[in-house]
Amino acid sequence: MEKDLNIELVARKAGVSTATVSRAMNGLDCVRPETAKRVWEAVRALQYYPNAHARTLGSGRSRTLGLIISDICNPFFPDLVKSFEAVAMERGYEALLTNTNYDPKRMKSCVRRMLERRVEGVAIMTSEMDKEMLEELSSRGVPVVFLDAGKVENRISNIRVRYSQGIGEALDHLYALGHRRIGFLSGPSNLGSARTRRSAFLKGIRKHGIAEEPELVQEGVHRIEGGEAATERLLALARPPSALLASNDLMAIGAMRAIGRHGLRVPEDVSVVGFDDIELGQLTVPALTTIRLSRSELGEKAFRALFRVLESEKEKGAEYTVETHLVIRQSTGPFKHATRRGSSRSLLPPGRKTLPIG
Amino acid sequence: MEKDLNIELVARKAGVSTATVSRAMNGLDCVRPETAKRVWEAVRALQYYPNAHARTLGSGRSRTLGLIISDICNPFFPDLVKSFEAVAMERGYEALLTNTNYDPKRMKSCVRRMLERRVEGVAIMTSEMDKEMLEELSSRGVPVVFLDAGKVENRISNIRVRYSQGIGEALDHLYALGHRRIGFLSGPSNLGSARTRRSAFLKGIRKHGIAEEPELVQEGVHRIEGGEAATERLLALARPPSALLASNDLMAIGAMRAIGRHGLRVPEDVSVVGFDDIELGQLTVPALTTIRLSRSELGEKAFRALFRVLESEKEKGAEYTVETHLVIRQSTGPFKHATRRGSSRSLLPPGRKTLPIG
DNA sequence: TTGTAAGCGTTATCAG
DNA sequence: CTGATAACGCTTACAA
Repeated sequence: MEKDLNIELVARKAGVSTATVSRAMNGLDCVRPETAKRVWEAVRALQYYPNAHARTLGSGRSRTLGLIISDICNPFFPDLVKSFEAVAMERGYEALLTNTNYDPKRMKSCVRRMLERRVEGVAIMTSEMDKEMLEELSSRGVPVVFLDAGKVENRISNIRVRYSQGIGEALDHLYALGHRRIGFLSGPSNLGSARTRRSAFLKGIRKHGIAEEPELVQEGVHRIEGGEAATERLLALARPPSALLASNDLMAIGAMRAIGRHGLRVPEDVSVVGFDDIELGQLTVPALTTIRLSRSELGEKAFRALFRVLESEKEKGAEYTVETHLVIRQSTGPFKHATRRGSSRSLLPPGRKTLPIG
Repeated sequence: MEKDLNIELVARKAGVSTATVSRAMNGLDCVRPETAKRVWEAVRALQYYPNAHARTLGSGRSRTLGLIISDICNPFFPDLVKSFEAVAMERGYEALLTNTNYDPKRMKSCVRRMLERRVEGVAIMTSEMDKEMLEELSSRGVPVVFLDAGKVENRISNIRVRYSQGIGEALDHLYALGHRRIGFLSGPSNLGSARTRRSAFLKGIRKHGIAEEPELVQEGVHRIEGGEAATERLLALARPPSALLASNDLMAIGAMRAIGRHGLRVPEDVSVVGFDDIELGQLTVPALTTIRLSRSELGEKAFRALFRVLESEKEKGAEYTVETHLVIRQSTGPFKHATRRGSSRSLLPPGRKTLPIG
């Protein structure tokens, strides 16, 4: 970096002091309009862009917020990132994005980079987070907002996703359709959000007076393969479920695959409900009935949580909630008493073993 | 930001000067190992994280590279971003990511932010780019790398995607299957990459001695809807094509939808080839035959292009190329002479109007 | 309303 | 090998 075009040159050109240039550019109203105009002319003429690092150093404010996610390639995150950045930019903040890649080691490096860049707040939208990291942040007074991570403290906010709401709606829906044996494709139980979804499911079926049968809950990774494997186990039961709810949409899609492979049809033989409402769910055939969790709302609220603590000093953390709602599409249908297995096999196009399911 | 925990405190604790702390932390070998150890102990004890902004200011190097994309929600980009960041981090660089949202105004703001943060290079992976912006960058000596944007200059590199390669392979494939009337779903002609793909297509069919028929090229936006609309037009022709190639995968998926809506089947009645090889293409039914363009390779090469100019001073820009290759899946099949229309309608499940296509 | 000058936390030069 | 100290480019009291 050759020597910067700096504020002093601009000041010289405008015939004022550097302080005045700074004030004019920051829109302080204690600058005579005429003077300000001269400054801006000089700025334009020289194509001057203030050095953000010097600015941060001088002012003590980085005007940057950190956003930690697991993996930008996970379809859950792009929307969240986009909305977080959009709202941040609106308020004059930059977003510093980092990925943990689901790796605790990298989480550590993410936090380090945030600290080095003196972010004014951090949104941690991933599940993996150890106490130690949190301590590093909050001991420095950096506001933090979590996704579904328990307690609100001094400068620690939390966004609580109301899983039980959407899951309740889904169970009501299935119940109304006549389903009584409902399976659950659980995410990995070492994942907080997966555990929460599962308990919401269990609570829900209890509410409907359905007895809890452990074998109807099968665990798998939050991916298509995970859903396939878990569904295979469900279908192998003596009395397989007539409907199932998945911990996320990818698992639900995997379920549809497995069901199709067994010569069964969705929703005629088995109903499937997903969770998250990723775009992909609208493209499957049949389109996936799912529980929507708005990622853009998540991003906005994460920003708002940080912003609130930032602007009004002395502000404690707060709890925000994001609702979830059932979106009914084509993957759920009425329960049929008829024997299911093979009932519709004859409808499958010849030579195609699996049912088309997107 | 209350007063930072700074290098001086560390120096004091370690009983050395600030210069020594700096040297130790930067791994300069002119520090006695024993001294370095004392420094690191102090660093650990205090949980010291150097201020990146001060560092940048002091050293004149931001160790940051800009990455400008259109929209992180476009499935084309996450992989590219991820690989760019990964390689950058490996080499000790940070990535500053910004989205243009396909909006020239925002592109301007993206460049401004890059300049303010004194990035050492910028990868511009979007099509929209006006001369003026480019000038702002290169007049400051900032290396730039473009995606498919013509000429290589002083510090301007370019990544050239060999569209014609994959498209040629696709046409060979279709030709070998017996197809002679091949339609093309073109992207918007104001988009450079779309134009390039189209001319590669035209060149390809000429090579096979197929006459160019303008009506077989239909334009649409690079989305599912665009593909649907363009395909409708193709199917409405007196002699519709028996195969078609799309400018990107989303359009190809749209094509499959439109084809299904007409009671036709893929690939029995019409073969479809996509472009890009986004993950979604593997999930459609039938799985999409497509031309793979490796986004992670794009990201890596973009970084490499910048890095090369950066490290070896005096380095001019260079041209890099990324190949594209046909990936054969299930959406292409042999040409059938039989009348196509309605031939398979009876196989459609009752009550389902469109063929399941993912 | 404007100017002067003391920070901000590093790095880098130059002696020692 | 290590220590002073002058940059780096901006902001912000404090004065005027």
